[in-house]
Amino acid sequence: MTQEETVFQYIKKAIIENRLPPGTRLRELKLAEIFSVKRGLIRKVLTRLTNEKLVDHQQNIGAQVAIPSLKDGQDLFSTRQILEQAVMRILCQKITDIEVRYLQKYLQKEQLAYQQGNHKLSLRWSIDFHKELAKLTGNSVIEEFLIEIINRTPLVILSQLGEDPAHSCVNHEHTEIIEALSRRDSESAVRLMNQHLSHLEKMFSMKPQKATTNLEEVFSE
Amino acid sequence: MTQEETVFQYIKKAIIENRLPPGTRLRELKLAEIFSVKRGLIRKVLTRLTNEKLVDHQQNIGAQVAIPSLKDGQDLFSTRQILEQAVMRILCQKITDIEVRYLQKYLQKEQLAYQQGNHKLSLRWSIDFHKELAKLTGNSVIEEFLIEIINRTPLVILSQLGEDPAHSCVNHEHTEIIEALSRRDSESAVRLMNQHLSHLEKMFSMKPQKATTNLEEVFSE
DNA sequence: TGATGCTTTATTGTTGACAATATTGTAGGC
DNA sequence: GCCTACAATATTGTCAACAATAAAGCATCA
Repeated sequence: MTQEETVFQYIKKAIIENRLPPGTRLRELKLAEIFSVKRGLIRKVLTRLTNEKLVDHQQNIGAQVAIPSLKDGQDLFSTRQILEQAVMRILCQKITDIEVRYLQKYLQKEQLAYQQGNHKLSLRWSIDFHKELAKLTGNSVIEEFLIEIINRTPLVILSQLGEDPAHSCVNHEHTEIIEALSRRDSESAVRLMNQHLSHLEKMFSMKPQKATTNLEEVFSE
Repeated sequence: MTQEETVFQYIKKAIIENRLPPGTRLRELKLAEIFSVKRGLIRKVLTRLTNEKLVDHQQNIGAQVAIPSLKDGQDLFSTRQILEQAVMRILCQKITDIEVRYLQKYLQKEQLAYQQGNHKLSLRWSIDFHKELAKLTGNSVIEEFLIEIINRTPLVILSQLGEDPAHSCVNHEHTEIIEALSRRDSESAVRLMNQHLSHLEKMFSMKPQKATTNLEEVFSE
């Protein structure tokens, strides 16, 4: 992997896993020192992260971890629902038994981590589960867009709730989804996925508004 | 608009309108001369176009207009269908009469251009029609992704058919779609959009394989 | 002729120095 | 104290020179 790719993945992961909360200033020189790379490389990485809407960049001012608005979050969730529904339908058509077992392995890792109290790790597996579903469709465009959406989800949640709510997919819902997939029961799979995402969305929209308030939103009228 | 944005839009438009056919080499210095800008700016623009998959960039070799494969095209079309179906459902819920009339204006421009024999212009309005539908949903994420998909469509078609087929949406189908929308008839709107996209996809997959053949695809086994 | 290795040219990639801009700090007047 | 203006600092943006790489041209030999 190239140096640029390495740094890119590092920062991206840190944002997705909420170690860099929304609004964090990302200074080029500082990052360059931390990763022992030139500033130019950091610049390229920040541009890429900006394209994926994980970072917000303002001319002559700099970059910070993005703070998606409430509406951004709502739009993201409805689009995610549309695409993950479609994923369910596609998978019920074409998934193989081997792939079902492959998915179950993800589930086990997620469960194990949860039982061991490692919620961060559990969350990571849980996110990967959704990404794997997208990949198994075999449709590169769905994969591309859905993975981007999934990556934005933690930021969207954290920008509304102040603290990290250890947001996590409910594991037994993942289990039920896999069961529906293994029966190739398209209707159930879609229904279960919808329920599942509604739960996630509900957590996100119940807002004990965050401590560091989004000033733009407050004074938007 | 910034210089960078201007150049970006210029090149992007040229690709979408098939004035820069798939495979065209895009040399940094040459582009810099053409637009009277520094090479650095061209570099940034090419990076952005690469992110949108309109340009393909290879390390140390350079950039060329992307040549999407047959599978890329198929994946693009099925994803486009998923999203435009969803757009129809959303619009039937929330579109206003004013917005319906706004859409009709696009249609008229498209028709006028067609009758005047200006097929290029007609195609442009036709593409914009689909983009407007996406925008009217009010969902920024759908808009973002669907516009990107729509922009990739001409390349995908041209990469399969050798020559520019003056591919164009069938105008009366657009008319029917608007009529269904104005009746808020969700089922019809979805059905009509599906038919409409099938026609487009059919044209794309009937391949009198192009003259400059895609070598990778030929020898892919 | 055609294959091989070397040289030259064309093109992309990187970097450090500088310019432009924004932010912070300070002093003076009221 | 607090506002303003100005100076100092920090940060981002740009560029021209150079390095690295790939492509093209050319000569040599079988």
